[in-house]
Amino acid sequence: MTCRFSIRLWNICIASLCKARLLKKAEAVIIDGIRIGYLPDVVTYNTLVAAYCRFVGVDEAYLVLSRMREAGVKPDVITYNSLIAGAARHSLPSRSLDFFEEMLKIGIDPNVWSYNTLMHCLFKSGYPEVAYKFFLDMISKNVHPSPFTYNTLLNGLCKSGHARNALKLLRSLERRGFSAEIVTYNTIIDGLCKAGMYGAAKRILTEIGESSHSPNAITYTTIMKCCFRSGKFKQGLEVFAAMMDKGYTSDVFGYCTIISALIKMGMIVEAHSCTDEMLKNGIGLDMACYNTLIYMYCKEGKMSTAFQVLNEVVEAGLESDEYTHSILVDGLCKTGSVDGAYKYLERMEARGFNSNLVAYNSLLDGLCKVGKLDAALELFNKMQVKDSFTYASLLHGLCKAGRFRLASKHMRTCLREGISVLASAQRAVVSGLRSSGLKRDAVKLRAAIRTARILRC
DNA sequence: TTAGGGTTAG
Repeated sequence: MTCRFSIRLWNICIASLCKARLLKKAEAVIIDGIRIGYLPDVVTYNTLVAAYCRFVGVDEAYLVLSRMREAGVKPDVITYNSLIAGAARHSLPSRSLDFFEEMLKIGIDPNVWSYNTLMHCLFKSGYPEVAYKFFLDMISKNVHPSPFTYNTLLNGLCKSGHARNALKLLRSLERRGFSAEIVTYNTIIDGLCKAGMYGAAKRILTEIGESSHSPNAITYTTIMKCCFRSGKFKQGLEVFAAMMDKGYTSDVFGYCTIISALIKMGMIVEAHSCTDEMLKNGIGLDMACYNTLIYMYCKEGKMSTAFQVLNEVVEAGLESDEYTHSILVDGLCKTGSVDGAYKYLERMEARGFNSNLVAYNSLLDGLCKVGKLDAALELFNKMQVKDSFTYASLLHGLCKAGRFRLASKHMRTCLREGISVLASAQRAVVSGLRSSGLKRDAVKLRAAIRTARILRC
């Protein structure tokens, strides 16, 4: 009895070390324990598997599973749930599925937690149909969905562009006795806002007021962001003030949202005050927040300070991401250093970073604006993915250089592929064709634009 | 294991 109690304490000690990310220390405690006769059990190994998944990687966690087997300890559903969650955290849907299948193969029955995690991973990775298939699978196997399952399903539907269906599903679930939680409400509000269904989002907010739940900081941040996204800056600021008045403490998400909006409104002084307040409140900065600060300095034209913040990112042990690079490339272009932006992107690519669409769009726009059209066209041809931003910059650049025939050709590509083009760019191409004597081309293009508009309706 | 934040065209 005493011995079992000691092993329990030993496992608690290992779990504490793992929680503090002290994995080597945890391993050393295990070795010391074995020396004095303690044998790691399934709890010990599961703790290690979860910690390796969280702080190291899925492959390393799987090696722990091999060690577990070698030691004659059988993995259980918790072991596999940790592995599935680890794969989900690293956005590895195929690994998640592999673990799920392996679990079935060795005779471990997945539980509701296994399904929830797998579904979340699949939704997050852009496989909503496969995720939904597993929802049906769990029902067919009599694994009862939990509120967590429904929240995951609703969130997955919203994130994959099916907010309307998510709302319908919520209503149907409510009719069958499901009681929405604050997570459910926040999920649906965010989905509806992102789909532009503001009226429906507002009705859900009213429902929260009528329910036994209270809005939390996430509700406020979601509403605030919704206001900013729809151009209602004043209302967004009011939501932030209301949140603070009600005694909620804003976290890094809230501050990030508000600072970014202030920068966009040109309220740099206020953005700085808000940043100071955030730092004074001891809010830990994450990469998204550092990106907002870098964005602030770029907008002020203080590129050297922006790069200083980038150094702080490295010192903080964080890794810059695609947002960082896009913001800096755009900042360099807008402060007149298009060459610097080009070189920066080249350096990033040499370091193995895959350039993203936004960074390329910013550079393309920068090149067009300084009249380096050939370089812009070279970049345009190199780009694998293009969107309405790409074409807007290119069309304006081509029109500015009087190359209306080429602009017209690209305009037609947009119409054919359903890429929306700014009305100003459309006008520039049509009037450019007309003024340069290509009247028939102008008429034809205008007709094509009208047809495309009708077909879209 | 579920909810919110950060970048580009005019």
